[in-house]
Amino acid sequence: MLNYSTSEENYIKAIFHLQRQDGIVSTNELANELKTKPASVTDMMKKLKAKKLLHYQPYKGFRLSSEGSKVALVIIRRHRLWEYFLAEKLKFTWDEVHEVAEHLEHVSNKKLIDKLDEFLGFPRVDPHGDPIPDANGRIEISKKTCLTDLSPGITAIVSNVSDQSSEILELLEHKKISIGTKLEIKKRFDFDQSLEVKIGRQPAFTISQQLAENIFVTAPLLLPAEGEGKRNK
Amino acid sequence: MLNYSTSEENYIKAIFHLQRQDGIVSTNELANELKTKPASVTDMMKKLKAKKLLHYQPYKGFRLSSEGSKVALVIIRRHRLWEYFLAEKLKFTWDEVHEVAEHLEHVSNKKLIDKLDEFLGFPRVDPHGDPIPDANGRIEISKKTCLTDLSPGITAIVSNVSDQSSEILELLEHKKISIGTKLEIKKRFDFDQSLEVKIGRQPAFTISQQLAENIFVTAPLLLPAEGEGKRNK
DNA sequence: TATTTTTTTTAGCTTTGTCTAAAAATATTT
DNA sequence: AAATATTTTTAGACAAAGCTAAAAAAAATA
Repeated sequence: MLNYSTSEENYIKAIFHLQRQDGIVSTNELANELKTKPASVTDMMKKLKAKKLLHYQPYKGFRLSSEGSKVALVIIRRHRLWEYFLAEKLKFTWDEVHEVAEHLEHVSNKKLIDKLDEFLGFPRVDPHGDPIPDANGRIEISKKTCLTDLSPGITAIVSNVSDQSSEILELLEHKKISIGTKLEIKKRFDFDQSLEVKIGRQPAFTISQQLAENIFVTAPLLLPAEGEGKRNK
Repeated sequence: MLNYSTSEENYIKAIFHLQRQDGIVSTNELANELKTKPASVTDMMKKLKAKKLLHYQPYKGFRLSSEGSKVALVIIRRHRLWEYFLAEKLKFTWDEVHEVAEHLEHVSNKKLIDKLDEFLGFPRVDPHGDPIPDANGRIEISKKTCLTDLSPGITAIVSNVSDQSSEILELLEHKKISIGTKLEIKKRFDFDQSLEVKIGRQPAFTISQQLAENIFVTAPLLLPAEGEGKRNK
């Protein structure tokens, strides 16, 4: 595993994330993601292809090679471990961790990251609920479902929140929703796609379509009867 | 306080350290310290002068301006807090922390560093005994004395070790000397400048001139009688 | 003091990563 | 299918930070 520049790492990471959704990534897409220009992307793609980190044919888009994916997972591991550290140990709020981790993730020292992981107690997910790859690059692929795709009557556990702004954090805190919260979908209103949901025995409340679109849950589980079994706190 | 590149930060830090010894710093001196070429130093000096971080007249050497010193202290604060974190929390050994901190120190986010400081319990010195500047850039200037400058009969506390190699660490661990150790100088041998020293009531032992040159102590204090008072552990 | 040596600076080139503008390839419409 | 629009690549520039080789200044020595 060689050493890559901050810029190369940012490209690799961005392609990895875009791939998850699209399979193959286009020049414009990536330029947009990285807030750079298409010409710069083409230049970098040539470089990364030469380093065998991705498959790329001019005009045909690109995707990471298996080596490229490995590198991406290392960077994502660093990023998410730092996020966890910032939230858990330094008491940063949830919406602040991403930006700082963007910088810390480029300090590439395997021993540092593995010892950090150990210090943190080998956390499985970062503060947004995204899984943290282990020292071998293995990552839990949790098939997360968007709250908007759930039918009324179903109960699921919040696993992930995709937006990272302080605005969504404010709203989630107000509604007492966080990673691990058990939500029961009571009803969907066709007029505005708002959802009526319940947490445990508390009174039901409404969440907007915009909010629901950013909340992801793990596939509904067979849960112990309400109020029974182990608490999830 | 603007934002400086990794390279600029390395130059500023190096000048700060060289200044402590020499007052004014020369091109060759700095090139040597940074393992770069004199021509590169001249280029950077022009840049840093333009940014008002240092005083520089061609051919006359340079020294940091007050603004430059402030920046240097911020960088040194970052470096030493990370060193403390690595040693104390991640259990890195003493000789490993410097290299990793060289990279972490360039992540410039005031909140990160201030929260790290708080998390660590506001440590006063790093693992080598060097003082850590506080959030306002204030630093304890401890007039440290080299072991070689002490007269027999004097007892002093080890405050600092200048060499950072694993070799010196191995030797110090073997002799059970670390920051905070109370050493009594028993005798100096003129033949090889070796010193006979004692720790507490343990039998005296010898340390070489080479080792003594790298050990610094705080000015001798009025100590409570042996075995009395608070322990220094 | 004149000469030689050392130090420092200048000039010009290289690499990395970016950009703009123009050209080429691909996609979309009519 | 031809024309038009969009996307992507190429060509050429630029800034940062480094380098080498040559010139200039300062320091040391004869």
